[in-house]
Amino acid sequence: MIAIVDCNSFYCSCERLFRPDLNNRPVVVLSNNDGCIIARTDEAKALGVGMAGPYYQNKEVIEKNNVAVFSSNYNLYGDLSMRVMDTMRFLVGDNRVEVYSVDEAFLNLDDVAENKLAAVAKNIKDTVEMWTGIKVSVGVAPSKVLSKVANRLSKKYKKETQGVIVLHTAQQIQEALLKTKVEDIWGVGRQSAIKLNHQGITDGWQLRNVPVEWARKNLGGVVGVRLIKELNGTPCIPMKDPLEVKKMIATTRMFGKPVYELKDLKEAVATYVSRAAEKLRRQHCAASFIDVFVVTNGFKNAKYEYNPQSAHRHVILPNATSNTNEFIKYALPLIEMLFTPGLKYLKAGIILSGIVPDNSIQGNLFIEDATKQQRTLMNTIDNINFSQRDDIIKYAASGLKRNWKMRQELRSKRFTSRWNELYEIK
DNA sequence: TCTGGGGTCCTAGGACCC
DNA sequence: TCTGGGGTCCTAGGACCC
Repeated sequence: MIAIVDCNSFYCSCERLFRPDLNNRPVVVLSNNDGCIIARTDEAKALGVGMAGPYYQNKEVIEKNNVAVFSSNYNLYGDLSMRVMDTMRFLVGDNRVEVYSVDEAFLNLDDVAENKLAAVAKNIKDTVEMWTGIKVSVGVAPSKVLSKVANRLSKKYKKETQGVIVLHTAQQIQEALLKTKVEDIWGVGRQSAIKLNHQGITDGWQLRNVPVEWARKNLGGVVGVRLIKELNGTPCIPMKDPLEVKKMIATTRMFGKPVYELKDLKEAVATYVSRAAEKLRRQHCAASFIDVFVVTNGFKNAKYEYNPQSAHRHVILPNATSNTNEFIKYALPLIEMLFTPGLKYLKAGIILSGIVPDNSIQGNLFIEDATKQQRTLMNTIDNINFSQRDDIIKYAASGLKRNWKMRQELRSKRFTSRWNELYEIK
C-alpha cells in the first residue's frame, strides 16, 4: 500500500505558523513578482479567490474581506518542507519516502499489516503536525493514483475523515471513485477531461471501467493505459529511488519590470546560470548542455496585448562541467545572439541538461589541477551561500544593482534562516 | 499596469547506420 | 528503370503535475 501525505495549503500554513493571529483570517500567497495567487487557505477558497488567478483580478474581494496577502518566501517554505520530510523519514524509514514536491511525499507502507494501516496513517499525521506545526492530509490506497483520490477526499471531507482516508476494500474504492470527477484525478489534465466528457465519462468509476485499448488510443498511449490500471488498483507508477538525480535543471524568472538592455539580460542570465550550477553541484552532477531563452512581448494587431513569444539558443559543451565560470562563458554569447535591440523583454531563463554524475566526467589530463582548484572554490561559495540561504557571494557578471530583479513587496521574515529575522517573543 | 517557476514522461519524425 | 527492413539516437513539442 502507498500513502500520499500532503500539507494543507502549504505556503499559507507556513505563514500562519509565525503569525497565529492569522489563524481565523483568510490568507493567500502570491507567485514571484506578486503576479498570481498560488496558495489559498480554505477561508480564501470559500470567498471565491481563484487558484493560479492573477492577483489584480482578485484584489477587490481580497481587500473587502481583509485577506492577508504574502509574497512567496521560499527561504521559509523550503526550511519547513525539510522538517516535514525529515519527520516522515524518521517515522517510516529514509528509503520509504519519495519527496514528490515541496509539500507532498509518497510513503511506501508495504510492510504495514492491513489492519494497522489506519492507525499508522493517523500517527504519521499527528506526529508531523506536532513536530512541525504544519497540518497534513493522508490518503492510503493500493496505487499512487488511488492514494491521490483518497487524499483529495480526506481534505474535502475533513470533518468526517479527520484528514485520513484508507481505501482498501473494493467497495471503498468504488465509493471514492464515484465521488471523484475525472478532471480531479491525478494524470487527467484539461485535454483528456474534455475528451472523456465528450464520451460521457465523467466520474472516476466510469473511467476505471474504460477499455484499456481505448485509453491507449485516446489518453496518450502508455500513459493512459497506466492510468486505467492504477485506477483498478494495479500499481504501475513505481516509487522513485530517493537517490535519483534530476535530468534537467532550469532557472527562469519574470523580470520585475520589462528589460530593454543587453547588459541587464546578461546579468540576469549569469545570475540564473549561477543558481542552476549550484543546484547541479548539490546533486553531485555535471552537465554538458545549456539552453538560454528569452520571452519578449509580442504585439498583436498593432495594439498592446499580452502575447509572449519565446526564442531559444543552446550549445553543447565539449566536456560536462559543474563550474559556474564555464557555464557563464558559454551562456553569455548565446544571449548576445538572441538579443535584438528595441524589443521588450519580460523574462529570461536557462536550462542545464545532459546531466551525468560528476565523478564520471571524462578526464582531461592537462586540466586536472585547475579543475580541482575550481571545485574547491565552488564548494566554498556553495557552503557560504547555503548557510545564508541566499547568494551572498556572486559573480561580477551577475551585476550589483540588478534592477531587473523580481518584486516581492509583501514578503514575511525569513524566521528560520536569518539570525536578524528570528521570531521574537516579548 | 498587472498573468510563476520547475519539473517529468511520452511521441513523432528525421538522420543515420548496417 | 528499378530502391528493404530493422534498428538507434536525437530533438521538438505536447500533456501533465505541483
